[in-house]
Order: sequence, then C-alpha cells, then structure tokens
Amino acid sequence: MARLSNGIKLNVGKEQMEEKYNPEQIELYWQKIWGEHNTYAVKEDRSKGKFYLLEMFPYPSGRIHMGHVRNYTIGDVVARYLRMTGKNVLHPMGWDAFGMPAENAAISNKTHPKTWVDNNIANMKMQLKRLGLSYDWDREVNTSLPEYYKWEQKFFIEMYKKGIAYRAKSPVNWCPHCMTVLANEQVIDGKCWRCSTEVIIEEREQWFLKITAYAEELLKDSDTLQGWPERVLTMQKNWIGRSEGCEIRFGIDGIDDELRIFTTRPDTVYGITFMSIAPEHPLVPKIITGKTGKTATAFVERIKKGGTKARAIETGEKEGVFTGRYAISPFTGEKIPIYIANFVLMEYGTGAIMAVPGHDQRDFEFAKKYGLDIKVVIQPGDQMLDPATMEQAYEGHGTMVNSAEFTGSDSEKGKKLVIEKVVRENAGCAKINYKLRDWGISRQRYWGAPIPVVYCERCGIQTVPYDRLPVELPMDVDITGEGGSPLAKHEKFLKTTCPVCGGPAQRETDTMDTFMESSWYFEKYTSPRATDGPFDKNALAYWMPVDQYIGGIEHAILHLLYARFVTKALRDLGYVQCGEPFINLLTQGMVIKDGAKMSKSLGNIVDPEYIIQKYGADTARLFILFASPPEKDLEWSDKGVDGARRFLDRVWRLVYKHIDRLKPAGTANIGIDDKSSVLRRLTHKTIKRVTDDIKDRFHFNTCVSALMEMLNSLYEMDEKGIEDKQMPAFREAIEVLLVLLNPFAPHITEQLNKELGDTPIVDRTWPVYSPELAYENTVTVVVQVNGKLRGQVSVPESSDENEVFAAASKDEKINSYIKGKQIRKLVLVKNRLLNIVV
RNA sequence: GCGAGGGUGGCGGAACUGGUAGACGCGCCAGACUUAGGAUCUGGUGGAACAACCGUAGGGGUUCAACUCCCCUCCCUCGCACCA
Repeated sequence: MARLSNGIKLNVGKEQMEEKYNPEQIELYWQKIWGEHNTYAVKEDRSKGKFYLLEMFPYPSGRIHMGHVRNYTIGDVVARYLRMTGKNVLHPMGWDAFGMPAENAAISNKTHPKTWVDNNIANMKMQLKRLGLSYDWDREVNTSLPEYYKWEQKFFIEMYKKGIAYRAKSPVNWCPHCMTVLANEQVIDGKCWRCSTEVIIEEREQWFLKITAYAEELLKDSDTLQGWPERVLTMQKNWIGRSEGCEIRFGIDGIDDELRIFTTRPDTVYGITFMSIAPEHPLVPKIITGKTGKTATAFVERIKKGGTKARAIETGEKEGVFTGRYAISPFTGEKIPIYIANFVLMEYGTGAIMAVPGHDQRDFEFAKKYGLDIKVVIQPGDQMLDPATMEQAYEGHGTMVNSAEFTGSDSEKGKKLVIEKVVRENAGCAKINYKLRDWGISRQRYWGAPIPVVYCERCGIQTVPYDRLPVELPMDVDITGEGGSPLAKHEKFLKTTCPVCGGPAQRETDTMDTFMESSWYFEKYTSPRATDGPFDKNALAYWMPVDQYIGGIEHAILHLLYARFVTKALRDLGYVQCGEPFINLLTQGMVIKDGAKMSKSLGNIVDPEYIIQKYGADTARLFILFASPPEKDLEWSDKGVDGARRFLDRVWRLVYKHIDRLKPAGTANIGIDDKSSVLRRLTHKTIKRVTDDIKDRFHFNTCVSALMEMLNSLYEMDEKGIEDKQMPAFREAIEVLLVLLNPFAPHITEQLNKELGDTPIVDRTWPVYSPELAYENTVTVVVQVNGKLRGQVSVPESSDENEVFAAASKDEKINSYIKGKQIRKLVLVKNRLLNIVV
C-alpha cells in the first residue's frame, strides 16, 4: 500500500514531550509536513475503491467565514476517515472566481478584478491550509483562468451546434443609467441598487441554454437520487413544475385567428364561461375592439407598468377587463367573452386560459367580481353543488355533469376522453407543461467568461473556431460600473474578423453566467491539468460521479439543477459517462449566533481566524462538529469552544502524565487480567460507536461524545491506578483514541502519536472492532414492573427471562413490587430489560 | 394556501429497528489543591409535597412498554406562492 505520508520521518524519542498543549506550534508543524510531503495528493488506482468527496468550492471573497469552516470540516472528517478505511479518496478544492463582487471591488478600490481575486485566493488558501484540511492542492482550479474557461467556451460552441445554446429575445431588468442587465435581486423597489434609476423591463437579445429539453430527464432521474435530502428533490421538482394536460385552440369571432390555451382540467371544458388572457399576450392589440377598447388599452398599460414582480406581490385582488371579443367553443359552438386579466401570466403555458369559475378558485373570484356566469360541470359524490349558492369553486374530482356525451363519467377518466375528442376534432393536443424556463446565461458584465461568438455583417452569428480558443478576457480595461460592459468599449477585443469570410466582425461582449463555471468544475478536478481536451477520459471515468457532495442548502435549486443539466448535456456531447454528477448530497445547516444567521450585515460574525489563533484549528474543528449534527443549524457558543479545547487539553495531559511508561510498553503483550480486559472492552466499544456514527450517519457530534466518554473512563481508571501489567492495554486504548479522534482533530492526534513513537496516523488503517473483546460476560439488566422502572440486576450474558426473574426477585426493592401478586407475563429484551407484568 | 422539516432540562444536543428519557458538552452548586484562580481535579445537577409521583408542544389511541407508531390540535423554521 502506498504511504499517504510519502515517507514522513519521525525523530522518535529525541526531544522531551512538551508539558503543555500548544496548538499553534503543533498545527503549523504538521501542516508544513503535509505540504512538503504532498500527503493528500491522489492518483487513479484501480486496485483500490475510489471515493470522490467534494465540498462546494467558495467564491474568493477574501476571507473564509464560519459557514466555510463548517462545510469543509465536515468534508475533511469524511475524507480522513475514508482514507483510513483504505479508500482512494479524491478531495479537491478550487475557486469559483468569476462574478460581480470582483467588479464592485474594482469600482470602489480601483483594483483590477484579477488582482483582487488572486489576492483573495492566496489569502483564503492560507486560511484553509491553516485549518488542516486534507486537500489535494495539485488539483486546484481557478475558474477565471483562460485554461479553465477555454473548455467552457468549447462546450458552449458544441452546444450551439447542437441547438442546446441559442439566441433569443427575452425581457430583462435593464438600468438605463448603468446600461446593464440587473439580476432580480439587484432590483430594489423597482430601482437600480447602485444608482436608484427606475429599472425598466426591456426585450433584449440573450443567449440561452435549453435546459427545458432536459426537464423530463431531470425530473425522472431525481427519483434515482436516493442519497439526496428529500426537500432538495422536492424543491427541484416544484421548480421544474411539470403538469399534464392539453392545449386547446379556440376560434375568435370576427377575426381569422385562434386563441390557444393550456389546461390541466380538460374535464371541465363544459364549464367555461369566459376566457382570460395575459396583458402581454400578443393577440391583445388585435382583439381589443368596440366601446371597451379604450378601457382595455388603459388597463393593459397600467398592469404592464406594474411589472411581473409587483403583480405577484399584491396577491389576492383579481382585476380584468372585457376585450369586446368572443372566442368560439370547439365543444358547444358558444360565444365566450374574452377578458384580459392581471393574474394570467404570459410566461407560463400559452398566456391564455379557459375560465371555469365553478371549478377554479381564481376564476371563481374573478367571475364573482365581474358578475360572470358560473356553471357546475363536476359533482362531488356527497353533495349537490348549486352555482347560485356556492361560496367557492369546487376543485376536486367527481362525476361530470352538463357535459354533453361525457355526462356521467368519472372526471378523472373524463380528462382522457375530452383530450381524445380534442385531438379527433383537430382542436388541440395533449400537452405537458413545465414551469422551468430556459437558462439565460448572458451577462453584460466584464468579469466572466466571454461568450465565444462573433457577429459578421455578411455571415451573421459565427462561433469562434476551436483552434482560436480561448477568447481571452482582456486585462487592460477601465471598470467604472457605468456605461455598460467595458468589453463593448474595448476596441481591440471588440473588433475581429469573421472566421468564415475574413471580413470585419464584432465580438460578442456578453459574458457567461458564473453558474456555468460551477456546473462542471467537479468534472475538471478529475484531470485539472489536461490540455488535449477538457478532461483526461480515463481519469474522468475513474473518479466520476462524485460519491459525496457537501454544501449549503441555499444551492438546492440553481447550482444543483444547473450542474445536473450540464452533466447531462456533456454526456450527450460525449464527454462524460454518467448522467447524474452527485450520488449523495449532504446539505449542512447554517451557523447561527444570537438567534440569527451569522452575517456581516447583522454584525454577529465570529472570525474563524481569531478562533484558530486563540484555540487552534483542532479546537475549532472539534467544536463545530460537536455542537450539532451536520444537517441542522449550529448555534455558535464561545463557552462551547472552551469545552472543546478542554477536552483536547485533557487528552494531552493524560498522554503526558504517562508518556514514560506508555512509550516502552508497546501493545504486543496485552495482559489478560481483569483491568486489562476492562480497558480493551472500553476501547472496542468505542471503536464500534465511533465507526457506526461516522460511517453512514455522519453524526459527528455523537462520535465526539463517545470519545469524550472514553477519555472520562480512562481518567477514572487512572484515578484508581494503572499498574505496569496494564500498560500495553492502556497504550492500546490511547492509540485507538488518537486514531479515532484523528479525522476530527488531525494535528494534536498526529503529534501525540509521534510522542508515542508510532507510524503517522495518515498511514494507519481504521481500527477494527472486535466483538469478542467488547464482550461482557455479566450484563446489567433493567427491571420494570408493569412498565415502570423498579431496579436493575447483574446477570450472566444471555440469561433468559426466568434467570433474570430469579435474580430480580432476590432484589429487595423489586421484590416489594411483586410479592403477593400474580405474575401474568415476563417480557425480556435480551441483556437489556425485563418487564414483569403483575 | 401548498410542500418539506422541526418542537426533548437553564442552554447546545443524545436516545439508530418501540425497551433505563436527558448520553456528551456548556452553565450552575458543593468540595479538594491553592496567597489567589476565569487553571486543574472530585462529586452533584429534569421537576417536585423527594423511596413509590410528574415529566419529550397539547389532547386521545395502540402496546407488557411510546420522544419513537396511529388520529386530532397548536406553535416554529425553510421553500414555493395566482403555474391555469
């Protein structure tokens, strides 16, 4: 077996062990050793089982925060544990280095984004190393480097050629002063967050990725993600928002056009009493007519001005206006009034709906407000609905009524039957709709990966040839934050030649959404220095998919959905073999202080660097793991940190106290006397507890508890005196304690292990639990009488109910509850409990 | 409104397939060592009308036995929120 330490040499027994635990000195020492020996570098090794363990890489904001410490410590425990179980563990780290904050910093401190980001990376890397995280730093990626985004540009071009990337007009938030697109969260009360200019919704040409083409697969495959938290899957499912129904075309009275609607309730078509269309619907100008025309136009203008967001906020109040036109029902031939309604969204379905106020609450409210007809076409089993007295729509299922030939059928079956009729009569088709929209990736920003496209006056849109990639982001730019993207003003970048005709052409100046870089970085880690292609195929095939992904719940939808999509797209481009990138996902909770999430804006942050300086990295790690199980929120407590440090001090002191006896003892000749056996029992019970909790449950807090209990017991035994003949067993206990504690507190354990003169823990294997050694021939059995705890007895292991009962009746206290009463039943839980029912 | 998760001492949290509720840590109390200790060690610590009683948000049920399973109610957190 290859030594992870790459030959760390120990100068055994030369120096006197320090009496006091000095974390800083020890931690810096071991971090230097690990760095010099490249201890955590890995290679593909088919003789070993691989494990790809990944934590979400950070945005290089400058300093790490407690959330990072928590995320990466959790990952590090798993990594260190798995290595000791013999797994070949890939545990990489890198930087999500493109994005807005770098540009904002450039504007406010006149630093170039690259300088800012590079400095931040250097600083944060130092901080991560100071935590003792076991990363293979040889695999570090920085998404803002051309050698990284070059491949992203290639993927983009290939996607374009396959029709996955396309250009289209779409409405965006646009600040006319800053001349840039703003993300939704950058629009505050309808105004630009930077200059307070009124933001307008503008149609702009944008690049999109066709994630909708994968909607069905993303949804279907989410059922295979057994290792994901249920709520993340639910969020994604809701986000994809699949709904089954049909599209129906209605004629429009008086003009040669048709109105297409989507419904999930074809069984209610005979209850249609009006139609509603979105204010933005393209047919609106065409169909507004007659006396109502002016009112309708004014209404449309008013609603449009409010913007989609404002409309969503004022929930409840439904408003609309009659267009003056009628649709023709393909079922009854009736004329149905067409309304424009504020609650109909252009973005979903066809932007038009059939209104069935009897069976849809929104339509019901609308109909009540404007005095429109309500028809009942579904009757529930238990009551008779009457349109005149209904107080709300009946949205459930039942029996179809007043529905021509469908009258009498079950509404669920009716859905199918109506769709069949619609298809037969050529009035529409069955249809599945998704809420998921295509992913707009254009950003009018400088600090991102350029979209590798040029615009030629003669040849139109042309992609950059592969041999001219990367399209490098120029460094000599003036970043003001005003007047649009600096790239659009950069002559040298902008002006280029058409790859087809050689004539003058302009480059695309939009850059890609930074979610693009984070959608494939985990694949890049498998072969970060590959230059012939984005990946080394063998390395990629060996490591992917990620076995365990760990990160914050805030990425439940965007990042995780994009990453799944891009992996599928890369699979279809022939790069990746797997369709799902992350087998298991752990979403860790937030770090809380004083009842609120730690954040700069709330001023309740605790700086990890300060904690490390004051207590040491091992203490910081231990506290964070001990305070709460990973998926729950963690309440920060300074006192709790003291407690973690106290524990490490106690470990140190116990070893220090006995170091002279421990060192020569060895573990070769462990005694078989009672005290030695007790020690070994303790050791092996702890191995089991820690291993079980770390293995599948990731309940590190209980692992730490078990180790604390073990230490407490060792102190207790020490109090009573440990004789020389028990030293081997004592030494075994200490060794095991150190190895079990090592994933949590790697430096102190490695140091104490060195003091004992053992091979480095990184080279050791995880201790194996021995049931024989943990076996106890006398067990304490709890005795209940009628389910109430009344005492306990000591009996030989595996005693049956009669034996335990016999022992119990000798106990005075227990006997007082059962004497003179008739024993009706004895319930025994072997070695644990006896319930005497009297 | 819909969906998911949660409610256990003064606090963070244990109790995994129903089997000693409160492990472990913090805090608190007492004692030891000490000129002193915010160091360390030892003991105690759910509540009480302290041997028997009551206690896992509240109410009911199943069971020899319920934090755990079932039904109802309340509260908190997160996500989605006119998606037709």
